Amino acid sequence: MTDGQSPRKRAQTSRAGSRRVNIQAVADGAGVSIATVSRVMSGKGGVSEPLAERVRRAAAELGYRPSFAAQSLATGATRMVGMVVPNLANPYFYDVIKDVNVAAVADGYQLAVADANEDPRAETELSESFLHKLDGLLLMSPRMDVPALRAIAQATDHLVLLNRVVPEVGIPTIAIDSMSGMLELCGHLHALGHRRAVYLGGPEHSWSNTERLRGIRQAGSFGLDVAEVSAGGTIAAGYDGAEKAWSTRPTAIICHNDLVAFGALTRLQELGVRVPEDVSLTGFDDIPFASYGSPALTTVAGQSGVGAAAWGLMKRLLAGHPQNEISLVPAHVVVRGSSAAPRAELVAAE
Amino acid sequence: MTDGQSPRKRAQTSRAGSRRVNIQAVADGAGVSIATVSRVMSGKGGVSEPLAERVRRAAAELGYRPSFAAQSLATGATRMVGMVVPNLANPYFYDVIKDVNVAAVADGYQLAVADANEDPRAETELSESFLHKLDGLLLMSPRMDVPALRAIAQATDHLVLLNRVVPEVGIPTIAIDSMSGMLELCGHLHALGHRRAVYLGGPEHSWSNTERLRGIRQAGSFGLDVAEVSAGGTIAAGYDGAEKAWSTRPTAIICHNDLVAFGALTRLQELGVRVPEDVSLTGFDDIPFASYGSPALTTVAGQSGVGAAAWGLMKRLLAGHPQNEISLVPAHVVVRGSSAAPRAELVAAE
DNA sequence: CTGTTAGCGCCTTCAT
DNA sequence: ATGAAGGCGCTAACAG
Repeated sequence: MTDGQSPRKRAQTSRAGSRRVNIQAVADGAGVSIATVSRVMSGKGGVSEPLAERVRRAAAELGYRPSFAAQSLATGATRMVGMVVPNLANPYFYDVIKDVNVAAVADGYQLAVADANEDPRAETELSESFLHKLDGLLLMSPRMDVPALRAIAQATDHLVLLNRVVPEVGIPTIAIDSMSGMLELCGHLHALGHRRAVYLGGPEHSWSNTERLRGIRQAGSFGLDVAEVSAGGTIAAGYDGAEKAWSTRPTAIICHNDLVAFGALTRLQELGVRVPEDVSLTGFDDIPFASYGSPALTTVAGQSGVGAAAWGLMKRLLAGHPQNEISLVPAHVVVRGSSAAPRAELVAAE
Repeated sequence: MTDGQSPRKRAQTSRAGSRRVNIQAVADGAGVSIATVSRVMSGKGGVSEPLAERVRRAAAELGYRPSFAAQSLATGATRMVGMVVPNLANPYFYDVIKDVNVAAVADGYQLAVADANEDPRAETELSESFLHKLDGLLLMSPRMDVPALRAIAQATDHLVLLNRVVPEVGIPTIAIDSMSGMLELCGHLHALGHRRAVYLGGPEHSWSNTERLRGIRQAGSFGLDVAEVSAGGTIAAGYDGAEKAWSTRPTAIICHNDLVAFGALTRLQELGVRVPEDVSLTGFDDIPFASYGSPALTTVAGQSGVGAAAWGLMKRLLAGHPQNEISLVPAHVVVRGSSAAPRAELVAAE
């Protein structure tokens, strides 16, 4: 019960059912036509100041708010864009969301985000739903299959892909260059003296995992041998996979992302394995937690511009300028305490 | 560019501008009236099977999708609800969002979330915006002031408050019982032998902080002395405030939430202060990270039902049943490695 | 500068 | 069981 208000908002106040205060009510109140009210409300000018003032007053008194549905129907636009993410649980996603959000708001757009809860089907459904309700759609690291993606791409031009490159379907894309980021990370480890490492892998069919693997395999060619243990993208996955990874007696464990590294770190500590004395450990993404752990995580940070760049793409799309850009933003290693030179006897034992 | 599609979707294919495939197009295609199409699409029955089949086929062939805006305008509903959160960065919020989400989806509603980025004004704006676009609004730990809240409550009956109780305004609410949760936590510390602690406080005017403080002050009456150091709700705040908290030489540091505890833990370790040997440390919320840190965090977990309960409230509201329930869900202490009995000499020194 | 009017696409009585 | 027609609230020509 909201205060002493009438229980039903739709109650007709006087005679004819003047339920919601609509544009007509304001027009009547101000003694003008609805067109004038519309012009005033949309701030498009072309209305004399005295009239405009009268309209504003009437609108304020009546508590008028334009109907979103009616506006959308009439204009064909909502000034809202949607973003679907596989899982809000990863702080990295949030970082990007935040950036997209501020950029969008600055341009007068509102961002609505939906969480697919790691379910590719939910992801597809949410996308289609948003697609038909909002002006644009940002897809973050989607796990849906290519046909589903193609179907969506076919239904709209206002689509931007984040952190997944799908060459078969021409969608404007912005993604972290995971491959070279990983390669650089491997280079860091190699320079430290590491020769035998393990990759604690991420979600099987995700683009980012594929790319990071590519980087790792490249690293093999310059002398860093990396075994692979599949895990997943979560803290729990890292925790669960750590023991198996350690059992191969590597001098370094390269984790798919910071979450995995975090979980692995915990498990290693439980096992009495010291990081970085006994083994080096690395993450990916540089989430806020990464710089705080003990030890702080050596990881890979994407240049921070992903979110803003994604919005830039979307903005141009919304303005009617087709884009076909697929840009990879550079990533770079952030060295912290979790990586160090391997102990001499371990390297020698090889 | 999406494949070989026409660059502009609105191009008229034949003669009269038959732009978007609308209900009329389907009706024509199936040789029926739009009313019939409408009935078939909405699955309300009352249409003979042969006809229905013809309509479905026509719709599929044309790739018909009802216009969201038109449906909303005609029915006055969207089957979407919004949720605004102060900051997606806190994993605790995400936990709740996830619960609300699955419950809502199960009832055929879609959840759109918006992030206020810690800005009360943005929070108010987002809320008002959602309010006039969607069927309902969930407000999570809102920081906006009471007048703003009241204004929103006045504009709709479909409003649910999470983790903030505002007696002055009668809004259906579901909140963690922070006060007694904190009290129980203090009880745990007291039982361990602690007598002198510090509270590393959260966002100044947030309800949760106020409640947690109340719990702490209560604790004073049974012998746990707690000084207060204000910080904030983030990892960084915990990191920054830790040294000052430690400088009071407490045997325990009680943090506003797990994020703060996490940051404080890092700083303490940098200072060479061991947890829990030199000082016990506690969090609040039991976010996933809490059980993984080293040491794992002693914290307070709300009974997991907050999200589902919030949706339950909203669902009844949407069904037209006014609610005035304000329910507090119990919270309980989760003891982990970060809390232990204080060293004897410290207690004795008192 | 202001008003009139025709849609926007769909739902929903009300007849048939 | 089906169709015809009147809104839902607003925007955007088009007239004046």
